[in-house]
Amino acid sequence: MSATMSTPKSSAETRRAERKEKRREELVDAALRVFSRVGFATAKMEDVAVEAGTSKGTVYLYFDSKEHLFEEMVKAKMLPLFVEAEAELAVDVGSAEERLKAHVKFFYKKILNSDRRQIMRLIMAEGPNFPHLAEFYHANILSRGQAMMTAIIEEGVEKGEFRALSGHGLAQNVFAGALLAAMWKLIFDPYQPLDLDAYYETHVDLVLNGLKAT
Amino acid sequence: MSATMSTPKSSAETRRAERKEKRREELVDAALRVFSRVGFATAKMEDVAVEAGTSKGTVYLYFDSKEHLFEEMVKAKMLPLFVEAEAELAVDVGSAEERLKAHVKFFYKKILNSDRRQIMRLIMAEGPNFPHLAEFYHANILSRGQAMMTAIIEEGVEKGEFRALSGHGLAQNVFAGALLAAMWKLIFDPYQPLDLDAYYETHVDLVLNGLKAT
Amino acid sequence: MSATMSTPKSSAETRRAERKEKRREELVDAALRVFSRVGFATAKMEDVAVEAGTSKGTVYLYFDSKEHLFEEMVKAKMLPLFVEAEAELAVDVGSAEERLKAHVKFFYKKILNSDRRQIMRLIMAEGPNFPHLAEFYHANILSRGQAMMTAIIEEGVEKGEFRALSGHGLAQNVFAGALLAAMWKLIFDPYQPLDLDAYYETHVDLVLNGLKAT
Amino acid sequence: MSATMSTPKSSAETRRAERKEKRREELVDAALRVFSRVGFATAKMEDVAVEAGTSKGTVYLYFDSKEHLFEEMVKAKMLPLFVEAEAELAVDVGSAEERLKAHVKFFYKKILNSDRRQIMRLIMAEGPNFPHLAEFYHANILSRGQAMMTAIIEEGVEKGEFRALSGHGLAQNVFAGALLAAMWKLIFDPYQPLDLDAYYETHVDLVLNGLKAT
DNA sequence: TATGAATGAGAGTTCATTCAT
DNA sequence: AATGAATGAACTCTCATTCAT
Repeated sequence: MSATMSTPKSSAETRRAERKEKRREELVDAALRVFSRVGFATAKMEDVAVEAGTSKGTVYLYFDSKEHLFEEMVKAKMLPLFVEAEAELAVDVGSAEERLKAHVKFFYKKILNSDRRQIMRLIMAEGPNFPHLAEFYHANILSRGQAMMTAIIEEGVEKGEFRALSGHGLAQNVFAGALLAAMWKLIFDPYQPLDLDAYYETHVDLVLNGLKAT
Repeated sequence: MSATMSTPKSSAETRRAERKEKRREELVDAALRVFSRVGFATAKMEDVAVEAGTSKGTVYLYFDSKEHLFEEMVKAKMLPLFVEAEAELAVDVGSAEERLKAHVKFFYKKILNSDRRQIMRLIMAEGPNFPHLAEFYHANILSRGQAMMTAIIEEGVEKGEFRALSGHGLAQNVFAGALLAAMWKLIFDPYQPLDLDAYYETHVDLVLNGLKAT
Repeated sequence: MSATMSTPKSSAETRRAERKEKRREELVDAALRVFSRVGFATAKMEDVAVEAGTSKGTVYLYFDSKEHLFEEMVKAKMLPLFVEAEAELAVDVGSAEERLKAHVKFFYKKILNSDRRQIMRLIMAEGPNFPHLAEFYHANILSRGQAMMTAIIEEGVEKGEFRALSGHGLAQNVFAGALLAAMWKLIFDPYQPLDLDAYYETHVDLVLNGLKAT
Repeated sequence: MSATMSTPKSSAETRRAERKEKRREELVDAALRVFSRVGFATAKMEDVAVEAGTSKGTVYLYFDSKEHLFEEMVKAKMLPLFVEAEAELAVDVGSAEERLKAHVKFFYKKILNSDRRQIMRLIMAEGPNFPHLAEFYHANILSRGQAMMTAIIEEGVEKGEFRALSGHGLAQNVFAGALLAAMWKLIFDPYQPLDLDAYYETHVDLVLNGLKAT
């Protein structure tokens, strides 16, 4: 901030750094599109480059290898979700039922209805070849989502809204319908279209009834 | 070709045909193992050959291409399921609840606890690259399973055991927990093990309670 | 040798094995030519293939990598030399002077006047990048050559033909003129041609005089 | 441009020119180190830049291409040698034997015991790919060294110190031991260390005895 | 029928060189 | 003068597929 010299220099540096960050994002977006289209192994680095409007060599200025690009893309696309989720959902008001609905709806809106459902599929597809990524995904996405859902269910049980079920895999079962919907939309929709809104109603209806104290 | 000659000849022919059928099965088994391990794109035809105890060239005597091998493998592994399923489950006795449980249990036993869960994953992974196969899978596996489950639910509703829920995606939601379990075992088990038996109890408990008339 | 079955089979196998060995030799020869022309780093595997009359992929059926090809080529070209050398030179007759001359002449004839002088240059050029190969070359070529020369000199000293010089590097110094000649022929000959025969005379004259007892 | 202005301006110009010359030297030094380490083809321009403490682009402000950098480096490192050599050795005193010893010793001291032995190796390695450089090296280094040595030998013959040998390649043979030592130190020293001082004694002893009149 | 040597298109990656800042 | 982001030609290595034996 010493007025004379640093401002112009750092403004030029800043511009360059911003441009670089923007490029990285463009590449990540392009990578998601290309990997979604054809899967990891079949995707060509050149396709990613073209999709991002650059050249092959440029991709390697930002990512060491195809593997790295894939992992970084998953991270870049999924991590911001929890900032949003925690902002939108952390409010501790309403019944457990309302909070559970809000969580599931958030999931449908932010993942099932967006590019991100492709990431779920890619994790299913490539997980075994990317143990490192599977571990990351479990640690940063799945267990956090699971923890949020588990907290809501326990709260519901305490408040007397929900029955006390045997716990193993309960949170997963609550979300399971959404995983199926994601896969169905991506793979079988042409043969038997799935109406996400109607499906959502069924999903929530079934699960809430299943949880409720009689 | 005259009648008198046909007996010995056809016995030789039979033996040859049997040998051929056996080879085909060995190749299909090998293909499942190899594709499961590394996915379609990464799998090498030579690996399949070695896994089956033959040589590269031989695989091409039985399957035109890698794509064909993959599709044939999925078909060969999944179709027999419905012969079994229809034999074991078609009996029209017991409550809808009992029949639903039997169906879900069959799914856990025959798919989740076997190599076949890998096929489910492969369909998720490769579906978009194999529309033909996705269509086949939907027509022959998914809609048939769906139909069986839908019939049971409708029966339960008629008998007054189950509530009448909004139908869109109901059968899928009933199975969804099983899809999630399959994927979890294959990908995240090392990081958070899933006990299939306990998970099954949760799954069925949640779903049946969700379905039941209050 | 059980007459009926094995002969035709093993003859087919033999033919195939022979063809394979021949291919390998063709590739080694081609590799020597190509590496000699442009050096290791600049050489293209495809050039080697074309030079050998095959295709790129074939080279990799015989050698794992460019590095392996290079190392195997050096070994294949240099090792047979010592079979020859030991056959031709091991005879324990004549004066030390005669034996020394025979050794040096063998070196000129078999290395300096053949493709093999290129290998010497390649070792100089690539040695630091191929420590494994440098070690091999030292162990199998240099120290064996050195040992033969040292034995002759010691014999000469015992017989009173030669003086007793300080030993460090003596064998190397006796050969050094030949190394220089090899390099010169390969690099500076266009600018100042070197007549190998005349050079040989000077080399031997200087060295023998240097060794002789006064 | 008027006389009055020129002093301050030319001092600024001078400083700039000096700075430029210094940069060039730093780049040449860096180039020698990098090329020595990995050879011409494997060396990266960026490595040279980093080694010199600048950036990739800067190298191109001083040298048109990698080839030019290499050639200029060889010239810059070898040419000054003859200024020194002529200063140190031109003195026409002493016996031919003493002068020959001085020359060989100079070679050991200034080349074998310094970075320059790497240049010798690089010329062996890359000569065929750089005919222009090989020619330069021959014209400016080799023939000048050869001329000096030849003069000494002829002087020794005239004085009756040395025999009259057949001349072809005599000067080269006198130096050859040093070439071998340079290569050995660079390549085989780890496997069989070479003591340069002891080797030098052997070299000179052998050669002088070889030359001496009996 | 079975084999495995041969092919060559194709993909990941590198790096000399350029050029806008 | 100096920088370093961008480019794209070029190269190594892989593997589905073919075919002579």
